Amino acid sequence: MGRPPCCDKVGIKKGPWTPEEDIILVSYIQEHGPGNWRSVPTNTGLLRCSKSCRLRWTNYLRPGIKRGNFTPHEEGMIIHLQALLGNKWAAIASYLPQRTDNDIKNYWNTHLKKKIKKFQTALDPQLVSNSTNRHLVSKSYSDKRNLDINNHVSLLRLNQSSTYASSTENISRLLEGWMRSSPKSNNGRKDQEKPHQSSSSNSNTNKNNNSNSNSVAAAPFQCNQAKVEQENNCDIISHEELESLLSLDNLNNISWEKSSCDSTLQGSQTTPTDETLDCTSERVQRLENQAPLSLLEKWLLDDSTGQMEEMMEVELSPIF
DNA sequence: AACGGACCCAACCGCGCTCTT
DNA sequence: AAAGAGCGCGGTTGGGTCCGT
Repeated sequence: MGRPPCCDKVGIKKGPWTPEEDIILVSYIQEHGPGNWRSVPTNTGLLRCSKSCRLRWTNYLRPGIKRGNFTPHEEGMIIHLQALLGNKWAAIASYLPQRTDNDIKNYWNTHLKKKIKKFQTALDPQLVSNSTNRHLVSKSYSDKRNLDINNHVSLLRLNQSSTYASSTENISRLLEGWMRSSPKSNNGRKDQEKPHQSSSSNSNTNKNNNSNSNSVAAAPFQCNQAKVEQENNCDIISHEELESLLSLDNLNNISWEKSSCDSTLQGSQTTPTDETLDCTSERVQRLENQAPLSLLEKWLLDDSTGQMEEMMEVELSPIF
């Protein structure tokens, strides 16, 4: 309401975060917990606006987030959820607890959008010229499904809350990683950040901290400290129930994978990231057995042009 | 080796919602 | 009830990296 953007203030630094700044921010959050972002720059001496601190934390520093290397399963989920929910990245991210909305958004814009377009082109050039078709179809599908889905969203989110808890242990490891790594600025570039990535994604023993560690649908995941501490054991609803909730007729195309749900529900004592990466082909196979994949998903999973001719002969899935 | 375009993603921007005063 | 503050979300951009020529 007429107030200047906080980042316009004189002396506020912009641009890539340095490792030193990251350490300051993480140390502060480790001590005080995420939230009250307004006071973070003041209390830490960081020359960053509160918003920038929050984004840095939620999109990069927050423990338990997985970055890069989207699995075919995740791709499929994003595609389905995007068709269902539109560009509600925060909502979509709430179904992929290890992913941030920003990450998903970027992945959609840089990879999936292109893939889908390519797919549409391959299927029917005329369809592409009338690009609204897909949206109309998607929307009707979306409208039809939304009612059912919304009824279950709150339950699901309760289950996923554990993954959102931050971890002091993770933060410590993160700090260790930085301390060990060269002080040479990595400026967050992708090639250099891989060590960080693995250190954060591999350490999923979430046990502390409140709630809005993630801007992504923070509210649904909010839970208090006591609750978080119980989460390693919490099974608000069983996996079977969870899966049955998700197998609403056509929605079962969103092949919620038990193992990934498990890692979420169990407070992630395993390293789902590695598992995810290692077992991709096996998972794809399982997914195909588990639930019928949409044509597009199949194409994305196979990602081999050799399959195209074969698929061109198959009828369109209900979604597209 | 040098150049330039394409690609990718972290970070920024602006809007809108909610909560507080 | 109105105004201000704080925060979250979605869209966009800037700049580093990759890759082909």
